[in-house]
Amino acid sequence: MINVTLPDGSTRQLEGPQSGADFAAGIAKSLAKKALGLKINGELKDLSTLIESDCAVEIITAESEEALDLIRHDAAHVMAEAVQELFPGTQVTIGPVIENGFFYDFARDEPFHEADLEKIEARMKKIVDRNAPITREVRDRGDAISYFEKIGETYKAEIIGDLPADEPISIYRQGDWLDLCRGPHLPSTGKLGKAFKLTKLAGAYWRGDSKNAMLQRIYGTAWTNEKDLKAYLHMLEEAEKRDHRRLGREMDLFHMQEEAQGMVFWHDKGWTVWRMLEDYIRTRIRAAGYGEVRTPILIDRKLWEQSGHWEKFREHMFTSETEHDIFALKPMNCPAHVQIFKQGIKSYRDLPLRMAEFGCCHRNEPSGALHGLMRVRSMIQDDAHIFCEEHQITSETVNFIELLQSVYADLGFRDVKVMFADRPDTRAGSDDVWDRAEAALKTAVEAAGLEYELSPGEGAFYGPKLEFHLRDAIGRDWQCGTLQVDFGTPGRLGATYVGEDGARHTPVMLHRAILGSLERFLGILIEHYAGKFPLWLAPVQVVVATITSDADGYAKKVAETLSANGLRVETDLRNEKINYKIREHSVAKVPNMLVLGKREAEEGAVCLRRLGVKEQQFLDLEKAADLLRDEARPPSGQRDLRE
RNA sequence: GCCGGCUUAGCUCAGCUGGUAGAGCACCUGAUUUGUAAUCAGGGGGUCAGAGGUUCGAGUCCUCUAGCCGGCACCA
Repeated sequence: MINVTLPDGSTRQLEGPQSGADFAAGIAKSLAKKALGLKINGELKDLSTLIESDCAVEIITAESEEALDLIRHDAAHVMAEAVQELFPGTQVTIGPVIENGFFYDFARDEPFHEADLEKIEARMKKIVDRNAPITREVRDRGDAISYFEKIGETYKAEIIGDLPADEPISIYRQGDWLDLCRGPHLPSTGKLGKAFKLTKLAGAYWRGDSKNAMLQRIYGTAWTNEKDLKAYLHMLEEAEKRDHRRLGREMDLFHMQEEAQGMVFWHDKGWTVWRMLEDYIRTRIRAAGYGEVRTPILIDRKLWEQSGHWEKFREHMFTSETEHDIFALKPMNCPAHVQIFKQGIKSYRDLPLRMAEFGCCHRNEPSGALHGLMRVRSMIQDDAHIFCEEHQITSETVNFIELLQSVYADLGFRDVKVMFADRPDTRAGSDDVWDRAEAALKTAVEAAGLEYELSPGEGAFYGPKLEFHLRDAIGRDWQCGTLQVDFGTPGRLGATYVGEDGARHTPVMLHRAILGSLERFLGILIEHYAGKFPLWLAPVQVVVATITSDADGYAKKVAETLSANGLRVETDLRNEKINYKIREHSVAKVPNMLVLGKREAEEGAVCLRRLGVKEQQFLDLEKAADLLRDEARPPSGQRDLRE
């Protein structure tokens, strides 16, 4: 007797071992039809898997969350089969499920073209129609390797060779086609359905290593039904409309051009947003006990040799020279901050010493990495370095995380991904120091009650780091905030302080930024708000628009009053219909419009129209000025995090 | 940097298989004085990314270069 527990808590008894498919049929015929896979004790399995002993079983159908994984995994396989049917000689490599879809990497001498995607898609639909059963076989490792080598699938053979010795070599067969795969899979190709679409072509290095051959990757998306697919594609279209590169042009915020690749020409409107943001951060960090400094942009290479940057990042530094020496544009501010720290004698009483700078840094990023405001070659960070004693790391980190979360909340970000990046392969400092740095950072993160993901080997060369990631409109994650523990740089640059014991000690240095690159953060912010900035950041806060030229004089007076209240105002006195003006300023995403006609002029009032709201408020001019002035105050960090 | 694609007016895009460049919006001018998301009419605007080649003839075909876009690699 085998006792099986179902998700609703009920149990069923089986006479003997039974496949998942038979088990589903035993419950209901309709369920057997809908079944795509099953979960045994929480583990996703093929529907054909035998239930052999007491366990908890859940039948997976299109309604289950896990169905998408199965479907996407099969979509990758069906795509690979289609590709090999259409393009004989193409080798398959790997084809995993990713967020919203899947990809498969192929090795083929000829490139695929955009037009091939349609053909592949059509062939995939044929394969679905064939509805071939998908079956699993376990092979002997040696046999599998020689088999794949014989049919010319050298990449597959290499993958098998590298699998752990105890890993069973499972092969999935669908019709005449088979692939090495861990599974699980759908019971047949027909169950995949047709709610999929191939989305893009890309190059990708074999095993993610730029020293290896470049493969051709085809990306696709797959869903359980047509409606979800359409919704997803529609979401992508909508996201494209809030792309910061597009809004930057449409809203006259900034532009970039060939002659200054990877650098930004900020226009008046964009720079206004920048200044507001920078001033806001300045206010917040001053309140958090930071001082602000300003250091040179061009510094002798000798300093970079001392700091270790010259050796490690020479290729990515812009250089210049005088008649004697080579200089480099600073890629970061920290060595310069250590120079300030070193002026005079510091005591343990001076620590923690928090030094901030909105310093302009240059990094010669590879051309292929450049991406609008998100990845630039010239950038300004809300950078700061905290010099402290080792025992202060925890409290300083906790305070920083608190400040960061409060700032993100003020700016409207709730979903922040936190990564803990530990020691990389090439690093400075002994393992003992790394042990201490990682332990200290970990203690601090846990003290702050932060949930994080581990990012192994991704730390900075001088220390472990926390990364705070925000997501752009198209779903890409970008690192914005960061905190890095550095036991090495201060010592390398000769920074010391006098401790309580009267002896000289080397301080620990915390590198930290909340917004990170302001360029990148503004890019994220533009997309986050789809250009509709909160009032305090909006480049133009109010447009005063007249209905007829009779109100022109009054409109000027209204604009002056608002300006005197610190608001950013424009007037629109053009000889145009009010509908035209409203449309134009709405498209420009101006948050407030004051519409003035005869009535307003006679009564000393204004008609306030909010962006996107049809209803208007009729107010006294003074009242409107007070109201808008109050609304336009920057946030103060007092906002409730639960909002 | 690597793979693929793209580059036509300020913007969005047409322009078949090579025969001398077009629309909408924007801009300018004129008329219109208008009450909450596009008033009407007229006008100007292009070395078709750049360089070279094939051809009687190239926006269209070929080569190279640059930038951009999508990935990959990189990201102190």
